[in-house]
Amino acid sequence: MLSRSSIYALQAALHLARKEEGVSVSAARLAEELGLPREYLAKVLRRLSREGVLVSSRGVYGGYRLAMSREEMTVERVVRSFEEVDPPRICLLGGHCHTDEPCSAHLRRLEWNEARKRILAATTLDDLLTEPAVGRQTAFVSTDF
Amino acid sequence: MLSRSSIYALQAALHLARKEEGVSVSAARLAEELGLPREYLAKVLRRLSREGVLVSSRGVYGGYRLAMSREEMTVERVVRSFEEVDPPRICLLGGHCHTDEPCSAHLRRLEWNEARKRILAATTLDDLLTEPAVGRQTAFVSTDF
DNA sequence: CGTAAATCCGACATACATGTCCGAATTGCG
DNA sequence: CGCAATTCGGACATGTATGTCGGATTTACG
Repeated sequence: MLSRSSIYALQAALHLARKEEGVSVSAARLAEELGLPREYLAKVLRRLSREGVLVSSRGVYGGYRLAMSREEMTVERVVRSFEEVDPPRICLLGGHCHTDEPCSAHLRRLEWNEARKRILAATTLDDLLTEPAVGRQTAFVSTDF
Repeated sequence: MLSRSSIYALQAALHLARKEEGVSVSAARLAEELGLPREYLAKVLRRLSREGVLVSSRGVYGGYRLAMSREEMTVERVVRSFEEVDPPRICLLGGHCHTDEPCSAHLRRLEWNEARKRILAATTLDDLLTEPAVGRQTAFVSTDF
């Protein structure tokens, strides 16, 4: 599961991706149109701006826009700062496990994390917006979010 | 990611699965041998007992044992009570989405959750204990935990 | 210049997961 | 019976994610 911050970030980014490029939308309007908690979303947007995912403009008619095209913007980029980069490698079998030759339960965690990261990095906002909604052949059957 | 409670539950269950069937181990000893927080693990074990995953015996020489064989005990059973059963179906595209015909971003969530649940339900403690650690062919590449 | 609309930042509040502690009940054994 | 080891349950503490609030700063426009 993704954190709520990540979900909000994705919803906002997708919303912005559907506007014409270069158009800015204020935090208040984004929150309104998406039905999200106004102040919290604002905080999330500020973070995305600091991280270079969005570009902010202050003052009247200010707001946020994507820092790059929706074809270039991956889900991983949007979500990166809200998710644990590499989760602690806990051995489920109780610590009898070297890092260079991990046990099976340990391995599964690593594989999962790699697969997850790969998929998040390979999916763009454009993919999400243009893929047919129902009954399509699935290249990414076991993805997240 | 699984919650810490789930990780602890799995570690304890795997530890018990490696003992002979019918042998009980106290919470204190489990915590000691696994290097986990004693009191918190005790609370997790109590929950597992209430849920029918473990069988508890009180008094001196009491403790916990698996409620079924390690071939029958799935990861999903162990983890069930600590994880969200069916996470809220949020549409990433902003709510313009019926439940009977969800949008693509929505669909991916459902697919992911189904795949995750299937895999957790299909893996037993015995699988984790008997699978070769390294260089095996992976039927479950994108699994969790 | 003054005002309105917006981002920015930090402080605070709340919810939930995690972790600790203590007293009560149960059980085996001398 | 009395003691020790254990589960059980609830109360409490802490940490982190989530959510709210208020004030400072920036900016467009009349």
